[in-house]
Amino acid sequence: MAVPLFGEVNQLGGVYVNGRPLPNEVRLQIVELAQLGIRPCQISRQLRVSHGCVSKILTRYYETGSIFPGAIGGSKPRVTTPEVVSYIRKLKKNDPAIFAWEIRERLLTDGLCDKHNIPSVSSISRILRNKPRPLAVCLNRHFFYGTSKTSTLLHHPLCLYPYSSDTHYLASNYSTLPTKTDRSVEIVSPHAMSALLGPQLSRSEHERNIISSGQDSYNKYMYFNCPLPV
DNA sequence: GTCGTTACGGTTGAG
DNA sequence: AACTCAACCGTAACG
Repeated sequence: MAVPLFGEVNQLGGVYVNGRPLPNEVRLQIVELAQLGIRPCQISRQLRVSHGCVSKILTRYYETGSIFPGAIGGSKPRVTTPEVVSYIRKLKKNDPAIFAWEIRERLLTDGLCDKHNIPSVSSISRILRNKPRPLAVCLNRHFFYGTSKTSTLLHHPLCLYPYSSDTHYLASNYSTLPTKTDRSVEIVSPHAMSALLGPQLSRSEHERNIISSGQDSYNKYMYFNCPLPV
């Protein structure tokens, strides 16, 4: 079982880090014990996790099917979704003289946005000013550096996330599908992801390509050597 | 004794 | 580059 390298001790003698999610291993244990029919109060005592926390994790699991914590930090979901951004660029390409406020009106009349999610004129201007970013950069690269900045990134076994601009990819030891509520991850369709990454490797192929492994205070990671897609 | 709920002090990260 | 602030965290305590 993963033991945090730092933290405080709760009334039950368990170690926790204030403000940070419990380790994924502990979250998984809570769910597994519950599935064996162990009562939440006993899980709480056995794993030395407060019953409020056990209750919350199990409730979340029953509602969403995920053992993972929610996305911490960041801002509200962007109104400038990839679809909206590409539409803005398309309008500008077709009519280079078009004004940002005209684009804004087109987004409404063409049905891409409504009054609740329409980007501001300044947002549209910024989009037109900025270069298009490669998809990979939108993914949360902080995952690799922080001591515990892991909670906002979810993983799918078939998805390897490009790391910076070098040739390394990473897969975590726990996997789940990214959800629409996970604001730190660009939602990518399987088709788009395979187009981005090229052919997926099998698990054993990945294992042969492990170049290093690491861990922070909670989780273990494995770094894979894969060719970058072009 | 059990467990749902919430105030609290804390961390995080996109904008 | 530093800052903001709304999202989330687990604990402790209440009922």
